[in-house]
Amino acid sequence: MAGFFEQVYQVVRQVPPGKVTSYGAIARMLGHPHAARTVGWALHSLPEGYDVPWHRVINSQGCISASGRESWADLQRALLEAEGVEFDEQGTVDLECFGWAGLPWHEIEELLRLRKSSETSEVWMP
DNA sequence: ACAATGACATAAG
DNA sequence: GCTTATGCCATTG
Repeated sequence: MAGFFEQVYQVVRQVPPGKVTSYGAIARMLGHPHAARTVGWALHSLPEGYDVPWHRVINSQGCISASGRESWADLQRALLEAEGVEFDEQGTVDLECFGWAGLPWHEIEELLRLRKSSETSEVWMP
């Protein structure tokens, strides 16, 4: 059950310290460009016992969303600041600098046990 | 199987 | 820049 969730956790676990990524990016890595909501939900339902750096995952706007859960946003900001990520006055992170470029596709393949390699020319912009 | 939900994404006002 | 509206996907009741 929740196979997608596990994949999400796997990817999030690969996020290096001091970097942040977005739900959409993760969804795209998993091959579901529009499953960002499910990704967010996966982290929301994150079971304790998974050492997943959920605090390194934010929305594409670079800001923390906690829909009513201000505690999370506050904690998340603290954790990220502790890792060297700087926040804007609006609580937004500069994805240009701290945004995780994502794993090289082959790394993702290993994580996901690959499926087909015909994706080819994906965008790994410099 | 259907309806409802959710830490989103994107476009429009 | 911030708020509102619509779409998408997987999980749960």
